[in-house]
Amino acid sequence: MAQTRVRVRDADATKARILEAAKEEFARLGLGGARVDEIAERAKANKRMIYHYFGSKEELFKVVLEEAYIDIRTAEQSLDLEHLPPREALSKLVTFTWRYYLENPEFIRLVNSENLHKARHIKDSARLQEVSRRFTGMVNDILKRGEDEGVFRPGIDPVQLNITIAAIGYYYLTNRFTGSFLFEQDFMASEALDARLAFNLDTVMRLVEAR
Amino acid sequence: MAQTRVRVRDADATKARILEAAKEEFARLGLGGARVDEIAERAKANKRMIYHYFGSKEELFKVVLEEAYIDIRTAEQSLDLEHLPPREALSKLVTFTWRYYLENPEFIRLVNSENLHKARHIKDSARLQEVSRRFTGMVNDILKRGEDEGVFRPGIDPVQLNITIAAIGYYYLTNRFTGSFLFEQDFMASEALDARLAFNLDTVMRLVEAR
DNA sequence: CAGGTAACGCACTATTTAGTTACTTTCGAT
DNA sequence: ATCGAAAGTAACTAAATAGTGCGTTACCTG
Repeated sequence: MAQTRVRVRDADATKARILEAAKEEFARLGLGGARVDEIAERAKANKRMIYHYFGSKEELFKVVLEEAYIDIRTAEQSLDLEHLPPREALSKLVTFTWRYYLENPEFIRLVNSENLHKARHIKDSARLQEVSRRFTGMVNDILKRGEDEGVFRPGIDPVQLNITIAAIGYYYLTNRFTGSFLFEQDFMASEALDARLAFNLDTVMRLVEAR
Repeated sequence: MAQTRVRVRDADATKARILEAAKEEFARLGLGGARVDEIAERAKANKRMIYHYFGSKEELFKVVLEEAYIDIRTAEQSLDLEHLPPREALSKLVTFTWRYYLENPEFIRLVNSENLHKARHIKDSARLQEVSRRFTGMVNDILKRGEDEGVFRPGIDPVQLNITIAAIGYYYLTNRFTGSFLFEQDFMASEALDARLAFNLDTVMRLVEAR
């Protein structure tokens, strides 16, 4: 029976449960709407532990946000786009971005919440700035290769392109509730999702391709 | 002196002040973060009046939101796009949308807040559905005219196009705080704003034009 | 000009919420 | 085995906060 014994006290596990619960709660209700008591309950941890490990609600939010950004940028890096032909690399990036937003809906909501608060929680994270720089560099690389091969037109700003790739997926998903109602169609129906991805791929390709 | 007399009691004026203050407060902090006491104070009205005229915080939010949607759709209608050549009509719409978001930042924030709450406050507004339908029809009309004239390619979905036009402006502005920090440039600098509009016009035109 | 009604204000309540105080229990290094 | 530090708990506080009960005041109508 000794081997089935479960660790009763485990700081790392508790921290991880708190972070996971906090991510859900912050994503669901925003920083202002989230309740610390609720996070503690969902994490099956005592509220005191949240203050013990993270100091305050805002500090907890900071850690959740930073983790969320690191996660997406890490996933992007592992796409290995440098080793694909430019057109394929770009369409893979568009598809990845769309799928990531779709499969990790809390990411979008956390970013929205952070922007409602004017980005004050990430303002001192050099780490996030660093991973963003790498990301822009990657897109710039794809563009340059495409230009050299004559498949992309020259002079495309990688930051503008990044923003657009994110925008056309992000906006559709974050505003799907008002969108579904106002445009009288289910934005989350699987055909609708497929159609949106196809439209977005088309948009980006037409934007970059040399005529 | 009789003519300088100011109305001390004026239901309409008080209602209007409450709505204006509520719009600001809801936009600034979201539905959850907004404080009824603060709205009352900014409106120079007694909190009791908010409950007298609007019933509850959520009902007040509903009215604010509906007004905001009506405002943008009304402004769009007055662009008179039906009487412009297709290409001009479309680029005027892209430019208008961008400028409207820029000049009425509360609109974006209200829509974000409503989507955080899964659009439950507009769910029964047939009026909003009606104005949205008219809007889609207008875009569809432009596309059809362009197709007939041979300047636009056929088969473009007007709803997808609408979403994209909104997305590429909306995302840039709503996420300008995290964006400015992560990409290390001031998203609100006037050259940056001009560059974004130019990029967006380019994106939309390449998307619709026949080759 | 009387008096009813709508506009307005004050002060209160019941509840919720972030954060804390003071304690007990577990665990691993010696 | 034991003991000190880290992990964990329960019950509290002080401040906010949405919403109200009830009384007062201005304005319009007849």
